[in-house]
Amino acid sequence: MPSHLGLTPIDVNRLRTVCSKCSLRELCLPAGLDQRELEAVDRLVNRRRPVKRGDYLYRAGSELQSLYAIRVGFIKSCVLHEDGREQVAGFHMMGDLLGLDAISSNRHMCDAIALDDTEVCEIPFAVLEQFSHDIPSLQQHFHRIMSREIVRDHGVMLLLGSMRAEERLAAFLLNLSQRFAARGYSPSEFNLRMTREEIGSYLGLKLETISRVLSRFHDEGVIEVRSKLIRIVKMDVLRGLIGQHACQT
Amino acid sequence: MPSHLGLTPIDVNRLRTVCSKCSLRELCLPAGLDQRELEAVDRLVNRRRPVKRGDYLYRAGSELQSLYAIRVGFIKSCVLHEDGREQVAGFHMMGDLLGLDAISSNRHMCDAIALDDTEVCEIPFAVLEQFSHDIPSLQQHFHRIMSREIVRDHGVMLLLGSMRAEERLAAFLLNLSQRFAARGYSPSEFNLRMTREEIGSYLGLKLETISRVLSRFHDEGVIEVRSKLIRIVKMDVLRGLIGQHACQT
DNA sequence: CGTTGCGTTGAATAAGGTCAAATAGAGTGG
DNA sequence: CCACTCTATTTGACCTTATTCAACGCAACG
Repeated sequence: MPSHLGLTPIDVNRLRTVCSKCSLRELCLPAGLDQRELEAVDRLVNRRRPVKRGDYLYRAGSELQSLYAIRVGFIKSCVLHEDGREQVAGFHMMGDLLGLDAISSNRHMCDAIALDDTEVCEIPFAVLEQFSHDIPSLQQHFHRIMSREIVRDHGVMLLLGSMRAEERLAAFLLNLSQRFAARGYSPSEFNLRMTREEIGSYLGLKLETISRVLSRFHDEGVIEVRSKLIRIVKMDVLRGLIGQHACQT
Repeated sequence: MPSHLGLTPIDVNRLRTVCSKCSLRELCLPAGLDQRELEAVDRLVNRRRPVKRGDYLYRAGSELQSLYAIRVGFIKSCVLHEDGREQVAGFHMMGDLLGLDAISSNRHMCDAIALDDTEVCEIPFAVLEQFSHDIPSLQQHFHRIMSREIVRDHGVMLLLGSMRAEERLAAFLLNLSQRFAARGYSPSEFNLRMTREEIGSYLGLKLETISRVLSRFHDEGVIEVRSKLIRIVKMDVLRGLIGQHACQT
């Protein structure tokens, strides 16, 4: 535990940075909470929990205790099939809320693994249900977040079900770009935290295909790739790629 | 408001069959509601609404007014892409709750189209949020239902992302079988309400592929197909088909 | 009794997958 | 700091699978 470094009771305050002061507030919380409600939320969110790169935040099958909001870092969630097959169901970054799939059965239905050193805020689910009862706007917000997850999943289904490899990758890069932009980072230059294999798993393609398509984009001058570093050179071309080869159903 | 009955108190009762007496109750509602709560739920669910085969229950872009529970019939939901591409995101039958994807933005994000003459119960969403505030077990139930939808979508993503055609269709048939069984129908013999093209759209395959694979299953004696009527002859073989060709990732 | 929509089947084709080999990087221990 | 290892990535050649295109059958319906 690197946080307990000796005598000085110093940075407890910094460690226990509260939601009401968090820069990600507008990603996590509804707008228009009053002082009392903000304080309630501060009490709700238990503690920060660091997750080292490669470590599990939770495993499929484990009991639902808390939902997790990502503060910094990057997490993949993987759904599992009995036969050992596994697929990346999503890549999550700061401000994203994880664990929603566990509510139905009280057990996590997928693995959540840090792709990077990560810090999450732990939100005890029972307490969240309690609080969202007392704070209507929190309840609404929570419903919206769950619904947004459903919409997101539908988007992935559309991608997996009806796009060709090139389109999938273009959509993937544009999605990352947007999400980085929404968080104040460059929309055109970012580091992939995941391997080609993980991208492939997410997009329903093999890692070789990912590599090939990235190379092709590179050759066409649409993006620059240096291993994990991606720079989108022609955003509009990338956008144009989606829907190009639409099946004329 | 059909509940405020005028002169003839005739079949209002039949029309306005209440949740508390509905045979699908355990699919829609949490267990253990007391008398008062059941009455509240009866007030919550507005009215029955018939949707003829081929008609829209709602369209993408329309404002969220209500969620819909299917009483009888069959509905497909289709997600749309700007480029006109469209994909079936799910097939829904009695007891299923529709419209969850609209909560995030207050607008429906997909089309819902009846594949069969259908009757739905309309649940005004604003009232549902109100009631679920007053009835904790209803709130929990609603959360579980949303979460279950997320889990379901993850399952479809796994299917689309990592199964071959044969496996997809086997999984599809088994899923239908299970769901019919859960509703008291035969798990081994049922009518497909959707066309081959719709199945294909849902499974990320072309209609010809669906037809071919069905024929192959038929030739192998695993199922019997007479146009839309399916009889599963060897359930275990069908189960065994899934995971057979799993990629050794 | 033709029309229309749905389903089946075959042959050719293209898109990705598989296998294999070479290379590049990151992390580790001397 | 360098050599060494291990993993990730790239690339090529070949192969499998599903798509595409096209023809035909069948049933419902006016």
